[in-house]
Amino acid sequence: MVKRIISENYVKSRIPKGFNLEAARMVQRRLASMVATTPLRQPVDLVTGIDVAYRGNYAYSVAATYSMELNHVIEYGCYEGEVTFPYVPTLLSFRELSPMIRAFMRLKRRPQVVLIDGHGVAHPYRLGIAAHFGVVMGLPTIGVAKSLLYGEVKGSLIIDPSNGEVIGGVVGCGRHEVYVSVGNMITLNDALVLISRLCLRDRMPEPILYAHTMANRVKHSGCINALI
DNA sequence: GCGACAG
DNA sequence: ATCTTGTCGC
Repeated sequence: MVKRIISENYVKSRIPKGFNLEAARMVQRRLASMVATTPLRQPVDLVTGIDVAYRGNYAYSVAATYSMELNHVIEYGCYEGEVTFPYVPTLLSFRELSPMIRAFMRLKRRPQVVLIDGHGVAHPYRLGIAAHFGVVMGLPTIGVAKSLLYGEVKGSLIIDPSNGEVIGGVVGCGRHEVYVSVGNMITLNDALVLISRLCLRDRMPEPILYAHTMANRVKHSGCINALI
């Protein structure tokens, strides 16, 4: 239904002076080749959602670990710091990956799956931030986005217009819909089922919803005050 | 030819 | 994403 092709000229006009876009694309292609679409190898209880909020040149990221058995968050991880790269479509991970990893690393417990606010392989170079995070951390990840960046929606699937491959799916989340794609170490079907189960409220699955709320709280009160 | 474009 | 008042609804 929707078809999109990213303009590389637009990307070039937005990247910082001196940034080697060709090298970045090579890195994305290489990491994309390391994405695994293998089934999960353990039952899922702990699911961490990560989101980032901004104010000026500062980023506030939160990792919220949700227990599917207990139906609530068991732990938060937080990070706040200056951002070093602008928002450029297709290069989101160069801006948000570091803040996300720093918040995630503050968690004491390790989840079975990580949910990222953004796309997984539904990306022109097959390396959206969820896939980037998954490959770098060596963990199962799923990309959950509120709008489409790349691909063509046919029914409830997202198709790569360049080769016809299935790169993601659409899941109803309350009144809205979210675009789901594999990040790493999970199958698309498992990803779609899991996200559906976690869409208890509107807009986003629970773990990301909590991360989003807390990221905004951190933006106003700081890491220490917000998480106590 | 211009514009599209995750957060 | 963020900048922002009032306003609608539970």
